Amino acid sequence: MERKQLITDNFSFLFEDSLINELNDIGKIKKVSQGEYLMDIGQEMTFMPLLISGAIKVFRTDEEGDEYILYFIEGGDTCAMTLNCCMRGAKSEIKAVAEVDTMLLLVPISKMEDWLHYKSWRIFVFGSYNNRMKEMLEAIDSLAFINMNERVLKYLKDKVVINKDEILTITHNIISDELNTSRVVISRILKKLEKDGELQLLRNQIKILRL
Amino acid sequence: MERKQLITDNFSFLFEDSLINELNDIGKIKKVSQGEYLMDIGQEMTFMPLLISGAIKVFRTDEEGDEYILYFIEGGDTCAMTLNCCMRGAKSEIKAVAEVDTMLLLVPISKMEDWLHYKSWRIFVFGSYNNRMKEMLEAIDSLAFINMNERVLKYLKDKVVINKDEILTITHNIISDELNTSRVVISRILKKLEKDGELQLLRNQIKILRL
DNA sequence: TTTCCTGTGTAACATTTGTTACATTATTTT
DNA sequence: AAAATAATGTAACAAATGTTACACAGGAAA
Repeated sequence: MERKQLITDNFSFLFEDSLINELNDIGKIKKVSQGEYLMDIGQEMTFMPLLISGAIKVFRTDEEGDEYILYFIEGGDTCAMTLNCCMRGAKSEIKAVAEVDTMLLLVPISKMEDWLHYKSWRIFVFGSYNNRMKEMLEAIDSLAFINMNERVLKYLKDKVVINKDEILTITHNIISDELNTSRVVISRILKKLEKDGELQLLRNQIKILRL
Repeated sequence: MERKQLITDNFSFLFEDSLINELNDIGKIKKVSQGEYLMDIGQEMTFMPLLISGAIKVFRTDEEGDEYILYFIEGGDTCAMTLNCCMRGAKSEIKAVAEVDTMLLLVPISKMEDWLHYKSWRIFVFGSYNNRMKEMLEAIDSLAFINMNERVLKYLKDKVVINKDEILTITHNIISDELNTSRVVISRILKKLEKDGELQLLRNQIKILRL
């Protein structure tokens, strides 16, 4: 059973056998291609996605279509829970997009509470919440305490880790969208970072030289 | 029993009787005066504070002493859990200060997990997490999407709600610290907001005219 | 009263970030 | 190949935010 094997391989170090079995019985596997939305904006969450492979990027968006990247959910993190709250507010929403081709295990929201009698599940759920918190605080650090230069560099370095490749295939335009600024600003900063020897610019690609 | 009464009055609409009794047996009441630190920076959290009365403001701080206000924990919210994570990171920390005279019920961290068999506790814990998330997202909105003018105004209006008084006793200097900018910038913006009829400036005080 | 300290107002200037406009180059489409 | 499109480079300027410097007013302390 390839499916059971996948679940076992990815979650056995986190969950006890009986919970793995429940995951196998109940969870649905979903594949999301790079760039695809994990969920539509404003949509009520009826499932929790556990990450099997790949990576998800999570944005904050406002009603005017502006967006700002919050964090990545990655394989190293192994798996995580998206916020099933927060999408109520009138003005802003959350957007989750596959950064690379990604495989998820979808579990109905109700199970989150049902499974709290498993110790490993409690650890997982609270650990996930805490990780999300930590990453949101990092996003706030970036915005409140550091300038654009450093912000761009941090963003690129994070991407390198997620993509496991020091050559990023990305355009200046995408960067400016994800950091909620303008393309010209990004081009200017990238040029400066190139002069400083931090990276090398190519068409559609950026090679990070220092990590 | 004044103590039991306090706990009952403030938490009976949240928790079942048996849990109220446990809170009464185990929790410790702590009073914090305005301006006092709820916890020292870098200190490991060994307790969860549940808010009985008053309000707490929570800051993100960096290693250079810069700070940025994240949110208030208030009475309307009734009570809440501080993040028992996040204070590990090398660079930034969390700071919690009493905005007004405040009374808390302190509960050992271990109880958070022990009490998950109470449905009302599960609702409370996850509700608190979700509220914290929502407020962090609002902080991110402020930083990523809106300008200083609006940020200052939002900050002041939030304070009015927390202090239940449209006259704020506060200096320009404190505002600039809490928003991580400079006093001159704040004075300039406040003057403009006064011209726009949003508020009235007095020495050590600001009267908010529109809510 | 005089002195000192704190809070506020404001000008002048610096820096950072954002905008507009346009040129150039690589890639894709026709 | 020619034309259209997408990505990048760059100058010139605009707006927002930050900094320095200093004046002045109100209240506290001497």
